[in-house]
Amino acid sequence: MDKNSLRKITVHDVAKQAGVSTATVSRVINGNDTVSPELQTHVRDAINKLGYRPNKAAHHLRSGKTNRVGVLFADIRNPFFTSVLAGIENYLHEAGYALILGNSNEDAKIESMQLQAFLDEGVAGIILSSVTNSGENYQQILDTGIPILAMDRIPKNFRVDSISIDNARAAKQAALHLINLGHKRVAFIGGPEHISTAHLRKRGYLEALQEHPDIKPIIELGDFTQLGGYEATRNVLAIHNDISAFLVANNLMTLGALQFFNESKIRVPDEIALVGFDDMPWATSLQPPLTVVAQPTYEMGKIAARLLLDRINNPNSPIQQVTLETELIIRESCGGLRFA
Amino acid sequence: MDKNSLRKITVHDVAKQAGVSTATVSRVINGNDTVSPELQTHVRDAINKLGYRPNKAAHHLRSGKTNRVGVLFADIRNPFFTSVLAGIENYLHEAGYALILGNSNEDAKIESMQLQAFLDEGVAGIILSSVTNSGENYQQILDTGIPILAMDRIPKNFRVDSISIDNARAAKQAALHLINLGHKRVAFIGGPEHISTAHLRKRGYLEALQEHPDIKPIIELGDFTQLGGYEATRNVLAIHNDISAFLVANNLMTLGALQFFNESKIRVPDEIALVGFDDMPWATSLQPPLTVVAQPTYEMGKIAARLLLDRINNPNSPIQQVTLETELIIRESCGGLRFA
DNA sequence: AAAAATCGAGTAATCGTTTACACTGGATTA
DNA sequence: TAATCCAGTGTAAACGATTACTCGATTTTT
Repeated sequence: MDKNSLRKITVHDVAKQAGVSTATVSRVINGNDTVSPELQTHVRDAINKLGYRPNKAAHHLRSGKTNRVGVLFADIRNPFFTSVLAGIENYLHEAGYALILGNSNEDAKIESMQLQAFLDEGVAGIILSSVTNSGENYQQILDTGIPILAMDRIPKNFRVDSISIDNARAAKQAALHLINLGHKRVAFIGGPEHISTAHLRKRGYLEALQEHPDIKPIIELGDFTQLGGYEATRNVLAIHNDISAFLVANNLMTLGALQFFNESKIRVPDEIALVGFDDMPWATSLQPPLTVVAQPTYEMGKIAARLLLDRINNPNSPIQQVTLETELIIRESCGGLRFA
Repeated sequence: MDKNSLRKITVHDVAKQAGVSTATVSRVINGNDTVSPELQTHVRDAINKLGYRPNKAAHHLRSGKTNRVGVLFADIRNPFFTSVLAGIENYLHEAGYALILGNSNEDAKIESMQLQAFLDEGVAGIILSSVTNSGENYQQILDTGIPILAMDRIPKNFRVDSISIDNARAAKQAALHLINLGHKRVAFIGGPEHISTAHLRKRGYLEALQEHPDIKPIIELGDFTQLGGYEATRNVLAIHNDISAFLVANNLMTLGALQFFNESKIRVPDEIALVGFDDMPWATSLQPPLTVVAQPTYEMGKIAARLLLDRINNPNSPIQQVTLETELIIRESCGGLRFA
């Protein structure tokens, strides 16, 4: 627009244009100091006229503050995380924050490298779906003063803000649903014990069985992947050929179980009833439509971002641990009442 | 480790420790100048001993360079993009780059705000799955000297590096598959015309029909969402009750079509044959397993990142437009040969 | 053997902000 | 009324790196 629009416009150009000092310009931009209303207008006019955009690197260097948040997932390919990520992205973007994404790929070593990279980038906070189950592993980060929000998977001894679902209750509810339909042989396909969600879902399953002492637990642990679910299902059925219902503790393993049923010509729900975790897009497209424990994934992402930003803006407020309720969506993969 | 590990360690501390000037330290770190081998060792020892980590903000401010890449998708919730994203993340992380993620949500206004935000963050390059179909919209960014890589969706008149699949050929191949099985009434569920992939897939469908003049095109356009696929399928069948095969141009719409078939008790493949796009995790878990046009999504992400980094490191090399082949994976959703 | 080029390293300016400190003049207080 | 305070603004010193420039010591060229 101007003749010298080639050179980057700086705070000095704005100051000259508005007839004030750079200090005043800075104060107007950051809005934290007292500048007379008329000068404010002058400065803002100058900013608009010149199309000035503050240099973030300089701002960061001098003030030590950024509008960047690091988000580290254990497996970004899992559609569950994707939906959460969308919620996070939406909230952060609207709040004017940039999202730096990392994927630890279920690997503790990569996780710690990624966290270090976040520090190098100068993030103002971190949203973490952690690989390990011990809060001690993250103490070093917290000591730098950068807040962490634990999401979905909550390590032990980790005194930070967190957002998760009530995993034990969700699994218990699903197991009871199967039991109440008359199933006596209900198998549970779980996940790795070091993942808190997997651990709690197994506990929920066991709690349900405690209320029904005639039903014995049958547990097989997979690795939360589709193939893992396939193999775990196969293993269970190889040993126990009288199973009539499966509760599968995550979305991809549920797909694996279904794949095994299809390949083995086992009909759902006639021969086997099935409850999965997560209400994914494909749940209603399956035949039969899948009964699932639905997690509010998008909401979870939004709340995660909100909690972290609250913490950033208010470092000394009390810690918040938010637990969201799940919903058991009953479709057709469990069929109707069974009679022994 | 040291007693004064409280204060941030800077290049000055390293210089003092190694008995050299800050200039020398900088040269060693950036490896672009000649420093004698012995001094290099001294400096590196000092860096390790002090646990020095360069301040990226200062580096950025002074040198104007960063190791950040912006990735802007039109819909991060689509599992297709998720898989691509995983490939990008993997490559970037290994190359020492940070990934800034944005989601334009199919909205041109948000897209341009996100691009501006990327510029503010000082990204070294941008990977873009664009919302609009005109390269002119992005000229302003290119003029700043920051390279863009066009991914999946390639706008017209956009002379930049790009990575995509051969959409027309893929759709043609899928349509011919159905025709060769004996189908005479093959409907196409397409996507919004302004999206290049949607446009090209429709073209491929039409090309296939040109080779078979007895088969008339039946086209309905959805919006690339699950609901859109559901409605488009319903609309087609409401008008043409003699359709025997569907080719659906993206993954979520395929789920929508399946949902409609299930609800309407239309059996696949007995009554309707179906080919979808993208080999998603659920494809093998459906009953029947889905015949699909498989795109190498993860690879696509890796190549996207590689091309962009190549461009960043070599701004004047010739433009590369990479096209990947797809694979038609034949499962059971098309059944066998039909007889008229 | 003198002049020129090269090499390795240091000094200090610089990137574009924020902010500690200083200053001015009017309002408040004693 | 003199002393004090305060609101509003400016001056200039940071923040922590990179790099243009400089300079002596070698090496190469003529």
